[in-house]
Amino acid sequence: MTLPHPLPDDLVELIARRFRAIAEPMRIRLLDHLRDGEATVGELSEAIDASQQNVSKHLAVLADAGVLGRRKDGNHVYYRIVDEGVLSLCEGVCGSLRRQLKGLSALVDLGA
Amino acid sequence: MTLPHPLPDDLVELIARRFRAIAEPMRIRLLDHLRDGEATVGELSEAIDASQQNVSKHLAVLADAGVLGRRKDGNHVYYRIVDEGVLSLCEGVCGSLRRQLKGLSALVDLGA
DNA sequence: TGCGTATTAAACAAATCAGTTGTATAGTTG
DNA sequence: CAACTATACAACTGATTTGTTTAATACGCA
Repeated sequence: MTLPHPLPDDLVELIARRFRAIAEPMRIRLLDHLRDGEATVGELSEAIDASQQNVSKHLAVLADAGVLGRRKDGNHVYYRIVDEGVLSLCEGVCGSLRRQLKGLSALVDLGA
Repeated sequence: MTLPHPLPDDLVELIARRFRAIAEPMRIRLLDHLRDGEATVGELSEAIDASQQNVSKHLAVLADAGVLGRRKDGNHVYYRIVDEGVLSLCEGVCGSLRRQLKGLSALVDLGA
């Protein structure tokens, strides 16, 4: 209950924007890979089989949102997770999904 | 670290879908109002100054995602939060936003 | 019972708007 | 010059929100 109530309109917009930054399959896959530590655009591009330009753009979105940080080393740019909170968010979502599916399977079992 | 790694493609899609269900200003405002307890479509419609039809649709999106539950009482339908996890998600996002803004203001202070 | 009213949901269309992707190119660094 | 990354532009798609209309259900009252 650390949230203001009611939520001011501007804050509502910020929250929605942050959620939207994460609500994209390729970006979630990128975040998943970055759990192992920092990586370059090329490495990520090859890992998830997407074009260099596209990966670069998605990384920029996450960096603009403050989720990722950049580090330049020679020719390469290393991206890393700086807001560990996103991982908690994903875990929270997965937890909800699990509880939900467990409830559904319980219903199916009842019918057996 | 209760997450599988790497994330299967289907799970990635489910996660993205869940985030997208929340990533909408009006739906966040609805969730904010429902923190006070269950409410009818009409009450919510008046509270956030939106049409009955539109509110009904947004509530359906959240209910389909498993975030909200419905209870019918006579003419009215009461919606309530059944997945308390969403509130944690919003709090997590707000925490990130706070940390971020604090960092930025610190930068500004350095220049003073 | 029958009619009118209130509440909610669904169907349909429309528009809009955002967001993703591809192609080509520029900028940097070794 | 070669390798790596970012940007500009276009295009397209596709998703999503909203409005309008209508259906469905339940209540009250005669």
